[in-house]
Amino acid sequence: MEKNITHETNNNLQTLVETNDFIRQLSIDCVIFGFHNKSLKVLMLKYFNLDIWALPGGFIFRDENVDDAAYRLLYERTHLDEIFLEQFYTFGNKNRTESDIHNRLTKNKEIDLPKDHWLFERHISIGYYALIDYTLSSTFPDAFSEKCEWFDVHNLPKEIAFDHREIIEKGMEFLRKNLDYKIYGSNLLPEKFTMKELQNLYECILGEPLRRNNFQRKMLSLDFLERLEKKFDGSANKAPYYYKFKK
Amino acid sequence: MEKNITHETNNNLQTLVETNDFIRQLSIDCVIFGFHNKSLKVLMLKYFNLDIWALPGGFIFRDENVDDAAYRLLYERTHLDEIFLEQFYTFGNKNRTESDIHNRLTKNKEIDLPKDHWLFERHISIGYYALIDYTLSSTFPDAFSEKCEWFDVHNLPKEIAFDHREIIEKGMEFLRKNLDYKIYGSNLLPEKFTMKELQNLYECILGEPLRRNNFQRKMLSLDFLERLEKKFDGSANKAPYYYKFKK
DNA sequence: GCAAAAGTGTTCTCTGTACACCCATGC
DNA sequence: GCATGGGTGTACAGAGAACACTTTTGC
Repeated sequence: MEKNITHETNNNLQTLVETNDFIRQLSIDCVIFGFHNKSLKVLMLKYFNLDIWALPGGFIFRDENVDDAAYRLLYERTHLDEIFLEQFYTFGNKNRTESDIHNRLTKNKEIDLPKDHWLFERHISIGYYALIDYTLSSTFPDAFSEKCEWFDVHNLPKEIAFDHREIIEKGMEFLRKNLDYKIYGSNLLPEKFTMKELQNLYECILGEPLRRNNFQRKMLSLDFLERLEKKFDGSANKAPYYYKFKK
Repeated sequence: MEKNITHETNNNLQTLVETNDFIRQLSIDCVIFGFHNKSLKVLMLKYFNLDIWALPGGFIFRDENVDDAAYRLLYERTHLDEIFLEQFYTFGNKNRTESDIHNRLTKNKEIDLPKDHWLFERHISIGYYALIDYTLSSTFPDAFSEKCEWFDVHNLPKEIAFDHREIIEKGMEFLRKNLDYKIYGSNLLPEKFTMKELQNLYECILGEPLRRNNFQRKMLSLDFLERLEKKFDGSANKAPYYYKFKK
């Protein structure tokens, strides 16, 4: 998805919470998937001075397309653009953000906000998911957090903010549908990859083993792979071909 | 979907626009599908004194679950509950509600609102779709509209408010996916129906003819139909069975 | 040559499709 | 009986699953 980045989030929390440019009670949360070492990973942020992890997300400027906002937030966390990014669901339970996390956080940062500050209001969140190349990514914390980390989707941190665990779950569910089309458009794998690596990716997402030979035939029949040179890595077996996605 | 109706929209426009109980800049639009005479229909509302039609929709109370709000809005337009209702997409282009419709409308109702009234703000809208039994439905206009009417999805009114045409389109697209599961949970058909009627419904939604005999086999194999007595309507041919959905 | 892993062939099953045939109904 | 439309049988094609076999690689 190619979008226009028309805005920029202020990375200083004090300044951020003082702005009045955001749509109230509405936010975006991004499930950013990466793939590494046979495991599917999700990028999460650790809140400043708290042992709580959250999805990268943020707010929408009053004069900004929602898709553009999602794209901007992804860019701010990864500095990547031209990335596969799709909206999948909007989370609107009234108590989903009932929590003192933001309160504790701002206190940790020694920022004093009135009880009725917009940050503490109930928020409805639009969920997006992105598929990016783990090996290319640097990651950048936002104004609320002290660091970013990748987590295996089957080994998420113990304490997760708000309903973000549910959002990840629903994002996974969504990802599994129409997987071929999404993998094809995605950036989960490096430019060149072997059939084995592609199979590992599928197995991770689907959560079940696939048969090597049938998988190969299936992928080739989808007609989106281009066969490249062989990969010689010194191992004592037949060298696999590299593949890349057709343009 | 069984939900709690915890709130009520005021049906008087003057009172409605004076309330401050809604989440700002956020709305819900419902694509309510019905089925009648071999055609798939969508419920639309005609704005008061304007030749503009819109989807039934409304706003979310600050202390109301979004799903409950959608359910409430459906109930207010149809007085039906226990209805198949699902969120499908959130529409967030910044200019989607740039229009003087609300302005003209309130003028028609002789309601004077300041230019910065919340009604005129940009709105992001969460799309839901419902599948209801046309034959059971009465319909009730809301505070903005003077009447409700069903439109064939292939013959929508000429002038449609905002991006509601696009919302209907996307709702249709969504409906076509996983159709079996949705039809099963739906209320599009009356309690008892013939295989022919079910086939007509499928053909309408998919937009293509299906083979009578293969369709019958497919439906029976899905194992969600219960065969009832035969339908004798006086026509000179073999009487079809009635079916109903299994519990 | 040998083990390991990649690539290809073959068979079987199941689903979906196209065609045919039989059955009930009211006149 | 006969036209009409509903219900079922069957044969064929394609996709997917399970199996076997061949090929390539470094030691």
